[in-house]
Amino acid sequence: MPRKTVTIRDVALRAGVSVATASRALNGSQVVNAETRDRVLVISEELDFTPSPMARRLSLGRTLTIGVVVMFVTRPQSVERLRGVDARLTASEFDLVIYNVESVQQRDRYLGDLARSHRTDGLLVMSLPPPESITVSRSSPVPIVFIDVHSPSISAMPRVVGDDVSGGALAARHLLDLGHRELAFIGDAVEDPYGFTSSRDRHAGFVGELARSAVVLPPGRVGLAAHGRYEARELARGMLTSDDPPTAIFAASDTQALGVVAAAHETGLRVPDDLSVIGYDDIEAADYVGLTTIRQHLFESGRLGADLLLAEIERPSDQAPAIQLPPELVVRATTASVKGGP
Amino acid sequence: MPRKTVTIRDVALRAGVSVATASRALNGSQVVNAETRDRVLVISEELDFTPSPMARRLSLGRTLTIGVVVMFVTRPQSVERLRGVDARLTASEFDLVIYNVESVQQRDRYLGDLARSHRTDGLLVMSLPPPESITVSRSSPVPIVFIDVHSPSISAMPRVVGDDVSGGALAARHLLDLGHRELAFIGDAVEDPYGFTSSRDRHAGFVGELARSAVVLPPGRVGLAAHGRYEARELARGMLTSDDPPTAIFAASDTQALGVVAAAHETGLRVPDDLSVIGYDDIEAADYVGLTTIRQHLFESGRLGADLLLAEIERPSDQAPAIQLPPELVVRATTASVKGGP
DNA sequence: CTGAAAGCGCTTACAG
DNA sequence: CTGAAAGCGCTTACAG
Repeated sequence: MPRKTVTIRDVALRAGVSVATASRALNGSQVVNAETRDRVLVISEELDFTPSPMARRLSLGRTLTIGVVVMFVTRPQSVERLRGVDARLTASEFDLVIYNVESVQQRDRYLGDLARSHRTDGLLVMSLPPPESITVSRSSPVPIVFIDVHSPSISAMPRVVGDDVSGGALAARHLLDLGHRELAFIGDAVEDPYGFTSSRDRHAGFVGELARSAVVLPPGRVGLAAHGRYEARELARGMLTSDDPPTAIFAASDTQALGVVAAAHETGLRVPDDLSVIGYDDIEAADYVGLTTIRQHLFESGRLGADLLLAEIERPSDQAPAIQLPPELVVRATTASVKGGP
Repeated sequence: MPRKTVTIRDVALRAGVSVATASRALNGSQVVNAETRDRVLVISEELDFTPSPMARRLSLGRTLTIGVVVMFVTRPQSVERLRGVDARLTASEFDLVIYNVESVQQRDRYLGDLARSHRTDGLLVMSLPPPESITVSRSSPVPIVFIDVHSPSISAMPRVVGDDVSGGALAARHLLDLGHRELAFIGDAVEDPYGFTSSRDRHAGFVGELARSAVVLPPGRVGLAAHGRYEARELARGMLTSDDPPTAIFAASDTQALGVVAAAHETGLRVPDDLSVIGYDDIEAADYVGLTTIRQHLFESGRLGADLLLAEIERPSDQAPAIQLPPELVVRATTASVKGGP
């Protein structure tokens, strides 16, 4: 039977002090007499007192809660980012509440409502660019920090982002260094409901770096489709069975790269002997499969995002800080020197 | 500039009613006059009023919060379970707060503290058996529902579990049907810090079903090590290069099965032609790689767990409900008939 | 160093 | 159907 829950009143009564003093003792206020403090602490322990968070929060005028708007399903890396957020929050007095987005409508509702309902002291938005219909600004009642969002509409907001353009360039550099000249890119269809930009930027960085070596990507070597392994496989199959197949393919994500590898196997090509494949993200499966890829600092991005948000809650900064995390080449077993070279 | 936040008082004032009436109107109380209600609602809209959750919660004596104690990292399926929980909660008025466990100490602390601090109205514990030092009971101040926990210490608690024994039997049946008689099992070392039971139970189901067909698993065909792909790979390599290699291997998890597949490749064996491999869990990578496996109903387990918990919060049941979700064989590309058979 | 009191923003018996 | 009042369990200026 749940005994009547014990409140600070009970502690105060038993310790023979006022509720005010009990509160001070419990919160480690400097001003309270050491003996009284100890007495209160002992009693509190004895009664197994746990302060009501809701009362405390109402009184303090703070929710002591951070909300994370995130999409578990489409982007598996979110979990690693979440772990980073959690790592930072676990030492703080903030709770982490999840707003999982499973549709565009839900994203819009969360982004719109949460920013003004005082349900949280701050919001972390992961990989979800706000729609045009919603204006986010620093004067929103609750601070917002974006992680992995590149939309220009948030250029005035605090954020931590990767650098997809540089990452694309890294992939190009790697393949060029291996002697490849017949290259291809497989990425997301330009129009997606959420407005993700990563594929586009990775592509831009890729062709940019190629251009520096006077290598061009003909239209037939750029395949775009809805994000997914099967779609990527279809695209790759088309390229690999054409008259003029590439010797290396850069996929905008590991998921897509795995589709490319599957297509190679189907077509009877060996990876990396006949075809080099490089992905992006470094998801767990990449390690399983030995996929060469571009790694993002996922955990770190979460930790830093939480850091930023806590700082903003404490004291809003004049200038929105923007942290950029450099991508990193991870060479595994799906890329090799082009046949006959270099 | 964050304008002074608008409270129910402001709404009441402007609508020319008492705070009590405003509250009733806002909460859809039947008792309030339709006209007054509409007036209040309009004003509320005009003022962009959002009620303070903390005040509401304190007043109601409910936190309107569900806590999920979960380990993101070691068991990737947790995310799918979480999605199920979220799906159920999203329609409710409960927030979902995450208590991510990254160490045994943290698990113990969470399990011990959360059950008596009134930080949540209920707790969902995922895949984490409570340590002996902590007694969980139905009389704990906040209801607890376990998902995927099989420890006898919680046999009196509401829970939703898979059936690892049946799953193991399913795997055996499948391999036997394909004509395999030279079998092996690779699973977790008996002692792990968290006390997981899945590997042990899957093993038990496996050998049980084999026994029905008078097939035995000699000691050399049971490999146990710390849970991981690399460890499993080592174990499999040992078996495959022995004098008497198996024709099929059942791994206690997909992660381990992927290690087995890697070992086969290293050893020059083709899968499934020379070696059949079956895993357990059906994680995302299983689909990528075409791994035959035993699927658990992860999403469903989360949804049902949340369901149970909400019901317990509403009205504790006399008898702790226990829901069992049957595992399911998913045949993909890593299992085939034994050479020359059946 | 300590206490009485007001206040945080809601909800809901209790009267009317 | 509506309002005045008490209460949820804390914190913290304000006096002393």
